[in-house]
Amino acid sequence: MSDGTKSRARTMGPMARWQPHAPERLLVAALELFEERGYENTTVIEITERAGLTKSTFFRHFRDKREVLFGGGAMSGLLATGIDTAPAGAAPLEAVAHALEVIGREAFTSDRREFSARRSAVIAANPELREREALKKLGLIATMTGALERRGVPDLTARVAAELGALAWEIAFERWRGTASRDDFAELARQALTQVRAACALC
Amino acid sequence: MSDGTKSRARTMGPMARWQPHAPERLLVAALELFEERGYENTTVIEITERAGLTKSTFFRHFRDKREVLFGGGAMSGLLATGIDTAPAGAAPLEAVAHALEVIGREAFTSDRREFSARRSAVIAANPELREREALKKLGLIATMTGALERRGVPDLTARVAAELGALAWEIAFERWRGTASRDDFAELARQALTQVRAACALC
DNA sequence: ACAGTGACGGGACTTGGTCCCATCACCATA
DNA sequence: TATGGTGATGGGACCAAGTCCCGTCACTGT
Repeated sequence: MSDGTKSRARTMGPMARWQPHAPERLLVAALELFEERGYENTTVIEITERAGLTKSTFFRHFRDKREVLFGGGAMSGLLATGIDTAPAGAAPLEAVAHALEVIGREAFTSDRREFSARRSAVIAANPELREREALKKLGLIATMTGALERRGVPDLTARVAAELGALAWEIAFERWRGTASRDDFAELARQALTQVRAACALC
Repeated sequence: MSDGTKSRARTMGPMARWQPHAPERLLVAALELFEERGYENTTVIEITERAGLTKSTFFRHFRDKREVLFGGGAMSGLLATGIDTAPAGAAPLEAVAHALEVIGREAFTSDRREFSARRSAVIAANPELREREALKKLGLIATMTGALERRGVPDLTARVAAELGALAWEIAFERWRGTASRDDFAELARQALTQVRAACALC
């Protein structure tokens, strides 16, 4: 950091005070480094150096080192609106299916497939990151449960439907990010939900 | 730590090199401090001082600060044997019910009720601890899924049954640790599982 | 022209966590 | 009785995560 021209624009135009998209640059740098040498062998300072920033800025954008991979926290809102906007007469799992379609349309678009796969691989390789992911999942289940209860679904039924929905999501996501399938997420989610419902009957 | 007599036996008998039960003493000290001033306002050194030990010893027994509340890792083994020893013809959820009974007999005995309640309250009050708990839960679900698959239950069915079993466990545990109920855990687990199964049919 | 704003730089500081080595009661064996 | 090994602990150096506070300076509106 002793180089004064560190992150100076490489263009010749009038100097912009800062390069734009700091959080995204940090995310890209972090993902690359985690892939190269692993999460625990990467320091926050190394991430910020690659992004042309500093430790202060990193922690201004992310609560902690893990959170850089979980910043896209729009999922919760999408799930809630997806359930809220489901047809009035829809059964709990149908409302969940509707939410998964919204997710597929708004978040799991095909242009983000490769990135999602890389991110998932990094997370799967590290217990700390899996831990954070598990907590996020709990939050999403709570969101779905709450949204279902607002539709008048009884407490326990809502909880079960949310849990089964989360399971279908996981299964669909596993398939979606796999290189083989070119289906879109909504289609895979519908299939997974149907299979989960069938498996439920065998319990 | 400059006091040479720090953790010297308070009895007059021949000096024992160390006070016994170091991990348990650390757990008790940690739980007390977390209750008094909260998890994040408690340092590891304060825990070790109350237990009459040092930081080195703490991290020799526990991987990190959170793990002091999650040391009793016998659950996984109990669950696995509980499912393995279920009657041969039992349906997946019946095998899970058998496992929950084993848990109730071996781990959630009534003399540990108050302690469990205190521990749960501390965990609920802190996101870091909830995060660790979420990861532990994933591990238990994986254990149950694996045990069910060894019984010949198909992949997805096992996963669903394990998930529903975990949900029933949570519900039963919430009720068990509540001050009102004097039922034993196995009974509450059976009820919860029945209710979950019923809710499942309404999805 | 000028003060306010807001994202960033930077450094001091606390704490979690790792590593390595010293200590010393206990124990087995001679 | 002597002697050497064992194993849980003490202790301190060290690194990285995360917090706090303050300075900088292009941009912006008046």
